[in-house]
Amino acid sequence: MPEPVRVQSEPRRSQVPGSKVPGSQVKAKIKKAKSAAAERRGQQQAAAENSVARVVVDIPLTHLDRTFDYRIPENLDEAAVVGCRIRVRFAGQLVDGYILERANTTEHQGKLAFIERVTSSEPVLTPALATLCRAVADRYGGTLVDVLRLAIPPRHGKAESEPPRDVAAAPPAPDTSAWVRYQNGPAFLEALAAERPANAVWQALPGEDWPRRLAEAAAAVAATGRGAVLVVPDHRDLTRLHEACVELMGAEAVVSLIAGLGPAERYRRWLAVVRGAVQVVVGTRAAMFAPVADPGLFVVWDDGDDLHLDPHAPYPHVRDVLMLRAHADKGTLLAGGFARTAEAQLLIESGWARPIVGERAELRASAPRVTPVGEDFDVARDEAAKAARLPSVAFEAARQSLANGAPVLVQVPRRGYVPGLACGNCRTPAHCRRCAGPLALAGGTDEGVPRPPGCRWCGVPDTNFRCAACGSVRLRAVIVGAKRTAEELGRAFPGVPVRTSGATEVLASVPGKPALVVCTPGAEPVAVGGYGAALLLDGWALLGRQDLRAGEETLRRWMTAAAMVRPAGAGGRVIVGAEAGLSVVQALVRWDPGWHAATELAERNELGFPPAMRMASIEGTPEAVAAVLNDLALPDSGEVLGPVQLGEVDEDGRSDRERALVRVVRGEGKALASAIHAASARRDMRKEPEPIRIQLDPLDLI
DNA sequence: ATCGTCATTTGT
DNA sequence: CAAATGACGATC
Repeated sequence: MPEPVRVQSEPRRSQVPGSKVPGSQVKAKIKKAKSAAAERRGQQQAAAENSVARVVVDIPLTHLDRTFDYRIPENLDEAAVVGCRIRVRFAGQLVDGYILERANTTEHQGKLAFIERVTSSEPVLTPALATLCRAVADRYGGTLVDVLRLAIPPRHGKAESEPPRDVAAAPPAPDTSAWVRYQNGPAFLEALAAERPANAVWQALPGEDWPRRLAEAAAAVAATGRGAVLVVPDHRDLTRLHEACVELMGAEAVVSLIAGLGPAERYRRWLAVVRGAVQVVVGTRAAMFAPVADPGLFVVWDDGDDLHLDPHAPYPHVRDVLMLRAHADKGTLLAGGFARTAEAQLLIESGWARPIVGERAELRASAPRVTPVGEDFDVARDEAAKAARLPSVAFEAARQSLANGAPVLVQVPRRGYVPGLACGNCRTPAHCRRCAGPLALAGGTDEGVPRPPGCRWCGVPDTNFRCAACGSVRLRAVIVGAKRTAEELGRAFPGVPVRTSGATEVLASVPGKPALVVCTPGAEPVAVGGYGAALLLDGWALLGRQDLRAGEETLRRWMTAAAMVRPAGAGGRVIVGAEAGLSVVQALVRWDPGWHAATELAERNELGFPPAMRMASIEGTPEAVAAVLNDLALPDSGEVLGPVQLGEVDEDGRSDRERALVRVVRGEGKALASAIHAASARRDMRKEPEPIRIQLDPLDLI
């Protein structure tokens, strides 16, 4: 509906006639055209009813993080529905926006501008989604439009005009009897079926078909007519979960949302959800916002996986967003996994969630036998095994598994983890002169001087290394990755096929035949019939990381791998390369992630670390960080740690990036979030050019 | 980006 | 002293 452009004679305000300056004539012309456009708008008629639109404008400035009222013209009355995408003139420029609500009155003192056009009448920002996104923004001290960008995929016109997909009928109630293996399991399923909130933290038993269990929970909710949102860390997990859900509920009832679908398909599936055509959404991270109608269940699987933290501002975490949703929609949160995070432990200890753990007898029947191997192990006598530095118990366990016709899982740390050292000349691995342990870079500095390499076993630093083989004094870093381990193991088990699964190529599954499956943590393929043994090598590389979560993360990776091994009764064995005295190792041996999480949480309480306290990191140039810290109105318990230098430090001891941490007691988390919002608003208003990154509840702390 | 507001500079 | 210019802040 293009309006005819009428250029009329218009009342001119004091325009000096016959100005001699050449430029002013051009200026006058522009002014004339602009005001003609303004007049055209001025002639528009407002819609008869609810002509005021509360609009979210898509401008990422914190001090503009509120709605602005616009007038809906008569000709857009029908198109301008609540939740639709629009274009408005905001401070002179055309910007995208959403209609949050329509009303008859406005608080705004001045004149309201008209909405320029309706991009599409599809109501994508439903009231429930708007409330959720506002709550997420508030929780993280971020802006609504930042969260909307994560929650609503880009529009694709063609997908919108396609005929809507059929609404699937509610599936029948599933058989949930497999949940009797768990304490609180049947009660949890009953609560779902009765539409009672029953937040829970679930520790899956080893070997558990967890996609099937989650599908059962979703189906139990779907049978009541309510919806479910299930979020897993990665693509492989999603494939398994989607299959299980389709099997139980049919393909029409389930939609899988995943990054990397392409804009059309992504928007098509998301539209099916917002239009209420599907009850169950499975997906990765971004699916945490899926606007399912009347949701009754929110699931996060393996909440310790760092993929659950969105890397875009305001950096929301799947577990926390789903907690907000469960609370707002009177639904249930289920946080499941083989291990347990300190955050999940806090949910239990605070009474917010109940634990669902395996019955003792079930655990005994399903867990593999776990054997720790410390550093003073017996190297296998076999010559090839000796070359691979394989402990004799590990060699034995692997041999037995292969003899039973089952594959062996070998977990090795990812490339780029703690590097070992080798001779810079002949590449012979560098060993400690005292105990022959591996030398490694210690990391960090002592009063500005980088620490010398040290022994990973006895800790003695080696300031003047000399290669035992060639006499060179040069050192180089090496990483014994999956590939090298695979080669060495292949020689130790001649004739056995070796498969690798890691960064470059991740296998989804391997057949239940003798094979060595070498993989990095998180890339373990599912084995048909389970693995006969798992060798968790180089535990020190996982445990030795400078990270608050190193222990928790190590246990999570070990348990996820060990859960794929056959029960001890069927000969399943796990050999873990770490000292038996470590609490992480104890937790694996006893298969007690709850105990470890409780220990971990108690320790963090003592040290004042998350989740006992809430923290925020502020990262940027030293000046910018100092300015924010100075401006930040911290609550009473507020405390600043640092700032510390990041990246390269020059010879004057300066770095161009710094990071400070602030922490408050949990109860003042809201105050911290609003202080961050206020400080960001002042920064944006001042148009500070230096970029800064403020993150609430960051994962990496040390 | 662009508008209004306010203070400062410029032109009689 | 009024008009012109510039800096600034809000932005419906």
